[in-house]
Amino acid sequence: MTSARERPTLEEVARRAGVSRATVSRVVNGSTTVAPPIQEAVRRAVRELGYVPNLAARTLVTQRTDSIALVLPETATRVFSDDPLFPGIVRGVSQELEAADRQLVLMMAGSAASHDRIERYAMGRHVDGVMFASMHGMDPLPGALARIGMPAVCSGRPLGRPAVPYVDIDHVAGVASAVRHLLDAGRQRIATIAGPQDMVAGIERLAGYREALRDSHRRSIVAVGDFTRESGAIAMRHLLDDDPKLDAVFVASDLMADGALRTLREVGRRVPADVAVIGFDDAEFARYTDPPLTTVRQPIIEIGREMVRLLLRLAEGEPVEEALILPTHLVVRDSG
Amino acid sequence: MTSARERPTLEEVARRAGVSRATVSRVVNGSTTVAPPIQEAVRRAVRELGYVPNLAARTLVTQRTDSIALVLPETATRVFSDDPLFPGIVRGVSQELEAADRQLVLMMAGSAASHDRIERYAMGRHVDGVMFASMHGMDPLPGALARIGMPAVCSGRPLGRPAVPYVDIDHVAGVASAVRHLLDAGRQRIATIAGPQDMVAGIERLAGYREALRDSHRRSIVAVGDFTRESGAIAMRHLLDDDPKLDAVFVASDLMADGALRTLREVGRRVPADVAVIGFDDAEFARYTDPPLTTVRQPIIEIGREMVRLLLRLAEGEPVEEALILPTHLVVRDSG
DNA sequence: CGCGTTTGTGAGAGCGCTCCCACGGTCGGG
DNA sequence: CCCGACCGTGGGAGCGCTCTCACAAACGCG
Repeated sequence: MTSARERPTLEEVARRAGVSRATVSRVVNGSTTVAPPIQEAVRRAVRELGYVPNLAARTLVTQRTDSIALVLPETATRVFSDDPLFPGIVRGVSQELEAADRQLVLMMAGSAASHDRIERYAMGRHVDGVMFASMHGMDPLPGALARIGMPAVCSGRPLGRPAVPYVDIDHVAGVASAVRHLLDAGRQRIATIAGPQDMVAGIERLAGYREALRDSHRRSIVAVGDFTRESGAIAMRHLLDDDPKLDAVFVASDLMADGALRTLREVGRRVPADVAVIGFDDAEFARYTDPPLTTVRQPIIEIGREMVRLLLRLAEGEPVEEALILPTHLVVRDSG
Repeated sequence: MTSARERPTLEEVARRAGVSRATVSRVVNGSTTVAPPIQEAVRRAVRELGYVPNLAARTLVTQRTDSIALVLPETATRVFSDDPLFPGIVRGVSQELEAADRQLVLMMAGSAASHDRIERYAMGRHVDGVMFASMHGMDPLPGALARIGMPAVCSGRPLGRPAVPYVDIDHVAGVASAVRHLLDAGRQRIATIAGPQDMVAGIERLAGYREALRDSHRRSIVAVGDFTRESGAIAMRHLLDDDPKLDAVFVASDLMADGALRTLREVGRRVPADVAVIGFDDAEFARYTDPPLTTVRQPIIEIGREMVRLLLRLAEGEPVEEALILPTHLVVRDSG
């Protein structure tokens, strides 16, 4: 309520409450070793003065910043600018961080320059920890940070032997449920549109498809996209060229599935009558495609939240599991 | 390259370079009053030690944090979880902030509690400025911050008399271009699906529609949605009930336009043969609807960038214009 | 009733940085 | 050739906080 230009300091609160700076600090930081009447007096002074702690000063001595960085590859928002994963992760992360009273510093990793910038920033200990979302390939940054003692976690298992803890979903089981659903519906020729093979999600979902098909002694029919709608549309054409008789396709992302749907419409195949389509992600728009898309839902918000929990525990020095694998489940709509 | 647990301080760099702390500070901060050979020596010491300035210490004395908050209403990512605006704004903001070597602190404004939290955070001067994106109604926060001297800007003209500078697009002109296009194509009965009337974008686009129609002496046919796909689908039904003969509809957002397209398909109207549809935003997915959506493009990335520029100038104490209105343009595809 | 122990509070140092001011050296003008 | 102006550098204070340590007061025990 005070409109004083100058912010009050601990000193002033102390003077007003008639105690020492140390005591005010104790009250502000929730120490219980302060006598109740004094606590009350301090709290009143804080309220009256509109005191807000100076985080910079606190950070200087505690060496903690109470803020956490979330690093996103710029492609996550450029190429996939309507990718549902990005907002979902951010929301989950925000929620959990808010609960823990930490700040979120968002960093886009586009160029090599920004890569460097992030490294310097983290190395400079300007944050207490770093989260990486859906990085491509085997980025050395998470490992490098972990090595210098900066807490780091990833969403999506890092390629290579994981240098940092991560949270991911059970891609293989998710795909298996989709393929099983197709099989149960009596589909004979089940193709797949896979994601990029330099991303774990792309690799694992393809592996899951292969595995599931092998169990049913069927031939695999594969085309590879890059998780964009456009690539899904193109891949669908290739698939149709390869096997005009295919009657189902598991697509590794909803965005690509939407593209596939478009191609199918264009070439006059009915969905699901002629070809069943199942996507992956359960993006918001999946309920609104034509026909509404059957898809494997991944708990994207939860992934964000778990990343934060993992990171916070890591930062506390607690022991953490190396990986946290979240379940998926099939959302059956009309496309397959 | 050093893997020393302890980060080097200015002091150590100074010792290594054989100069004083003050001189190192000057070099690090780019002061030109240091003799070239000394500059070089300092820079070498910085490099060898892997020195990174401690931002907290710097902030403590300079009172600048070099970071900027971006506040997003949680609805922007919940209800509109595939709203193209959110990632777009974030990208634009990130790009510009990176260029200015500032950090982005992202804050979701969901509950009243978080509202309070944001206020305290900003009031505590933990950031140098605050940007608000697509806030609902007449949020008092921007004005409150401005009043206590915290630089603040909005995207989208705030309702009421604007308390802070803002960047927005020319909604009316954008809508006018859409309606004119419809008129030029010979459409007779042009309806609209408006956005929520507690958001400027909703209000202005409806006003633009009314204005454009009035000029052509046509009757307006209005239904109101809330910018979601679902509401667009429902609104389209209402419109069809109100005037079964309508042959065009201007929809205030692409998401709602997508919903409208679905309804039209369901009731058997062909687009654009029977009914032309024009959206607003030019979301990524607009190119992939069936048929591809004609829409009014708004430069969303640019809006983010301009917000940052405006805010930075405000923070420098430079005079800034009260509003920055960016142009839109019609992207003609197949739907209208 | 005096002792040690516990409990609550205050004094003071110091986190790493910037910036003001003082100081020594170099230069130009009278 | 001496003195004032000027430029580059170092010394030192202090930003607002936490935390260790010392200390005073209150307690329980023999």
